[in-house]
Amino acid sequence: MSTTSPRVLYWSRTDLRTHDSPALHAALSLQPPPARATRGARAVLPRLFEEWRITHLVFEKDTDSYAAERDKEIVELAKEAGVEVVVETGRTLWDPEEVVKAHGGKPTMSLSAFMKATKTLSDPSEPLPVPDSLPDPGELTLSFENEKPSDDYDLNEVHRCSHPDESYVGIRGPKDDFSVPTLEELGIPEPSVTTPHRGGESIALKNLADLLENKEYIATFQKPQTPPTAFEPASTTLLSPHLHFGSLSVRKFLYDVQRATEAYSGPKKASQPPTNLPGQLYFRDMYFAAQHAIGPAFAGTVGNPTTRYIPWHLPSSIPPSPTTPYTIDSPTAHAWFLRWAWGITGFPFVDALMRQLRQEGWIHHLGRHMVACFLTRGGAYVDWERGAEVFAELLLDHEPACNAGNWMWLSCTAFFAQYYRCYSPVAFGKKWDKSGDFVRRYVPELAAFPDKYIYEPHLAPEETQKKAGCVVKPLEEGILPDLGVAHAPPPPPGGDLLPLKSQHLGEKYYPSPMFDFAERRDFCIARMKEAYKAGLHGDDPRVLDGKARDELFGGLDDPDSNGDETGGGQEKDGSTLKRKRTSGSNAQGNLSGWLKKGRKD
DNA sequence: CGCCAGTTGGCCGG
DNA sequence: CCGGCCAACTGGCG
Ligand SMILES: Cc1cc2nc3c(=O)[nH]c(=O)nc-3n(C[C@H](O)[C@H](O)[C@H](O)COP(=O)(O)OP(=O)(O)OC[C@H]3O[C@@H](n4cnc5c(N)ncnc54)[C@H](O)[C@@H]3O)c2cc1C
Repeated sequence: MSTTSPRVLYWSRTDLRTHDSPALHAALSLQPPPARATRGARAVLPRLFEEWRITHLVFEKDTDSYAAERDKEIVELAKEAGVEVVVETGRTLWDPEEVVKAHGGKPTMSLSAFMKATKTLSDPSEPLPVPDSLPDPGELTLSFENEKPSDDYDLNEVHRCSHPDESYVGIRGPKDDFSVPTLEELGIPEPSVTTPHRGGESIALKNLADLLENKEYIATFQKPQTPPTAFEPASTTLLSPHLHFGSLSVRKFLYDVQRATEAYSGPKKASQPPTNLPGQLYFRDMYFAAQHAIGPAFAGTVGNPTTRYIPWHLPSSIPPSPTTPYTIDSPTAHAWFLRWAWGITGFPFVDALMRQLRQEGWIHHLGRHMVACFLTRGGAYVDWERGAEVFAELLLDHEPACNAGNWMWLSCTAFFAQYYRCYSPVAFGKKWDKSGDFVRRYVPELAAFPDKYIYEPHLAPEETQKKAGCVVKPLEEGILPDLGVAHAPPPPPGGDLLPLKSQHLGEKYYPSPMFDFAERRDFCIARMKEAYKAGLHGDDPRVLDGKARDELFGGLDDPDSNGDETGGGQEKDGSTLKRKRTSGSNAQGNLSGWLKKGRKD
């Protein structure tokens, strides 16, 4: 091999994007990684540069904060090794950096502003053709090995049947040919895979091609009119996981859709942004650009100038703390949060959506609206960051910018402000699915209930409940502590939570509603109004030092002071929202435990 | 400052 | 199935 011909290392990455969590960064500041990395990209790449006499390193630009920080280090290491670095943008239609520049350095907070900014930029480039062949890399000797992972940081522990140490496959992979290991080779047995959705480029391209066959569907797509209750098939493209993992190019998606739309000659009018399919891709880009303008603070409230401060229940600790990620100001609200996360709220539509999310890793956009509104401004009044953490763990398409951005939208803390428009778990479900097929599919214990009661089974007469084979009664004590953390990966550790079974007689039951929805909605809207009046944002000094809550919002109603049914431990907490130094989820195993297990590169 | 548009609410009356 | 009301928010722009 000649020393003058280039030796190019293409670094293909799939990051664990949960690493953008502020709590993780707090954890790392307490326990910094060793100055000289012993494993991961920081350790392996410099050695490969040397051993393979690399002249160029090529990778795709990533603007998420975890990746951006790491990539900065890698670029430094490459420079030291005399390796030239080539970085290309490919994850989004436009480079977030350029969009922000075109928008005067400000975050893009509305789609119209985003579209105006991108008008001044050149169109996204056409997707590139698939290469006919790849150069032969020659013999790839390897005189070193990645240090084996310790089990301190194993996100997948609950899924594994062997110690990560045993299943670790090394840099060359299990077949010694640098190929990607299978799940089995990683020590994860197939039955733990509960989702019907499958990854990979072949599947992504086939799914896109199938959708493009129906030109009318593509050309007239109107997002707000697509039912969130459709399943097999879903009413939207379900291509989001492929965009996330890179198994589908967002530029190919855009240009193929545009071509199919031009080719459509039917009677209907083509839809326009923001509701058409390109509009959906613009929203995605808009969140990436907004995130880029704000930086790591985009993942939460503290330090985020564009997001409103609201004195939610279960607020993130200030400063971020790995051992106490959030404060349990109200045990009742904590019980609501756990019940939401595991799909046992007693509101069938919410529960069906949360169970679909946990089992399959994807729910429709309007389903996400329903459950996000319900957890935050339209029901439980819980911090949107708690919801975002659960989504981050359960979504196949988890994308930090889109997740945080949409949670801010739904909680009316940024992007959207009409907090008096509130989703009802009964009315919104009925609007799309009168007979409740979606609920019957994902909450099968209710399958035999008559249509009339499918969204409110607790209103069914006892006789009807018995006939349907499932009684409705308050959630029994003692279930919540067994659930683990709310964002634990599926399936529940210890097996079958659902359907709930009465501890006494072992009979199947469905829980009655965890609160009076109308009462909670009115409560939330009133509180949102107050918080809007106070007008604090995430960068306010009173938010940064953690005093805003007590100083401005003390002496407010607390769910623990009335007799709401929770199914969790009821604990009188006084009438003020005092910050209690209870650990975020100590009783259930906590975020720090999860983080300790989650670190890998 | 005032105006207007903003993907996707619920409810009641016709 | 549609339209108006509810009570009223923001960002972006002139
Ligand atoms: C609380 C909440 C959290 C969310 N978290 C994520 C997330 O982590 N990752 C994610 O990709 N989307 C997220 N979304 C946005 C949206 O729900 C999903 O992108 C969409 O449901 C994916 O399904 P689809 O591919 O069938 O979408 P389609 O309707 O077919 O749209 C095509 C593509 O456009 C993009 N897109 C569509 N809507 C949005 C949107 N509102 N924001 C950003 N991109 C969008 C997606 O990449 C999607 O694949 C979230 C929405 C909410 C309300």
